[in-house]
Amino acid sequence: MAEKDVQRKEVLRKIYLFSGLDDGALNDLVRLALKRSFPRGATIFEEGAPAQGFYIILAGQVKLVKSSPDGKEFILRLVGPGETFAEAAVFAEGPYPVTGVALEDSYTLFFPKEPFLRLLSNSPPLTRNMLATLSRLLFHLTRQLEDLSLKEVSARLAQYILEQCLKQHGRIAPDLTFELPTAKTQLAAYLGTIGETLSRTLARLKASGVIDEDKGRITINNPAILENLAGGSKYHK
Amino acid sequence: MAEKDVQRKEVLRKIYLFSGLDDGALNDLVRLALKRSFPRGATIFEEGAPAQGFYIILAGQVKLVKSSPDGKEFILRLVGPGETFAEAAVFAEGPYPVTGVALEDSYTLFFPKEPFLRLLSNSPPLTRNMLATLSRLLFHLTRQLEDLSLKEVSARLAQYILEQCLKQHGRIAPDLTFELPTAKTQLAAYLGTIGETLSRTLARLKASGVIDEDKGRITINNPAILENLAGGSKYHK
DNA sequence: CGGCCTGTTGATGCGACTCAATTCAGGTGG
DNA sequence: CCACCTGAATTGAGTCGCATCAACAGGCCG
Repeated sequence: MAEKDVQRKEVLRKIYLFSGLDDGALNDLVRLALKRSFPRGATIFEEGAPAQGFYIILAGQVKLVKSSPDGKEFILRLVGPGETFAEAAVFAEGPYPVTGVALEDSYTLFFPKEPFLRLLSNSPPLTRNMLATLSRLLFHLTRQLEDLSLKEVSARLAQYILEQCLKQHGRIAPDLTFELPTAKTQLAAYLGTIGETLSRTLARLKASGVIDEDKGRITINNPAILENLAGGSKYHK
Repeated sequence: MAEKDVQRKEVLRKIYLFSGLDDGALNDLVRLALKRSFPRGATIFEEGAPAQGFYIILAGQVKLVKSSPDGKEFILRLVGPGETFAEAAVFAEGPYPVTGVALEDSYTLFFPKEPFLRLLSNSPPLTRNMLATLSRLLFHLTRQLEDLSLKEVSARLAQYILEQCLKQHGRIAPDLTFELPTAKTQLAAYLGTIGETLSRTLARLKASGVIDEDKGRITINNPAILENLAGGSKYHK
């Protein structure tokens, strides 16, 4: 086996979808994977195009978006290194339901649909992982729906800040600081709003002293108030 | 095998999740299933409670809701006879992410988690069906997210009307008529709005002559305009 | 240096929620 | 059989959140 394939196998081993797989299965996966690279701004697949497989991000960042006729867009997921996307497209016949766009120069592995399905039918552990992955996605979308319909922008932003802090530091505490993983306009689309509103909402959080922010670097001053805000409901009483 | 079980097997055979299964697998499923009935208004499971299994509706109607602290609620799915719900709860560890409430007196079959998982690992066809079911759910939630973030209430309502017409008549054409499957307040929560707004929006559709409506019975007069409306985007240019 | 993209800030308008009053249907009890 | 109650649906007036439009500042690159 080529040196490169051995490396690639180690990469796959760390990915949730492939965790706990034996060497044989990983080798099969490595043989299946096609390397695909995309420059910043490139469209990886278009909503409505026939679904041919799914991807793993090795490096870079990808957004999955729905866009409306008048140019507004909503970001369903922001996907980073080690994460998979378009998994569900493998099982539902029909086209991709969203568009995938590289936000940075991105390097991915692509798994074509049919061979992957064959592999899946021979690997119960991989199947279990896939079921768990889809369930997590459902959970995530459920949360987004809840937030979008029941919470206002400030609550969604507060929640996002807490989530990012947790993701990057493993905990939430005063004076922790982190970088926003994406441009503010993209973040706005992810939160279901637009740049101007995000800017204002962020400014209000800063003015109230709950957080500090400078060029995309956030510092949490008062986690308690943030958590209170995040739970807050729309059109409060 | 008891007469009742034979009947129940025939019921299961018609359900998407169990389609294409052989007799043995269906027998196993029948042995697993527990009959559970709920009066109108009863809570079937609560968000946050440990997930113990999933359900099939034999008769009645169930809503899956997220509710906010101040009492507003958002309906993620309205589930009717022959449909399954809480499937994903079987794979993601952790509690139910939503609350299930019977909107009418409802009769269900309940499949407990662990035994079903064992059965699943011995039935590749059932596994494939489950993957497809979860993918469809993902697709559905994706659509809801898109609508909620990019479309206004009138567009969501127009789309819902077209969907219901298609579901009940198999086609969309002028002068087709159908019953709303649920009370208007519930429909409003499903569309991500409230009763008053739904009432007004419906009134405007009636006034413009696109549809007629009387006590929950809808008549479509002009499908073309409805479809145009349904595609329309929020805050139109 | 001049364009371009991203982000910020202000003024304005529209959609949708809130609150409140009214009507109507269905179910209950005297 | 009718008075009563409760919950659902409708309608009006008022407010609020957020999108739109527009102007402008800063950073990056050709």
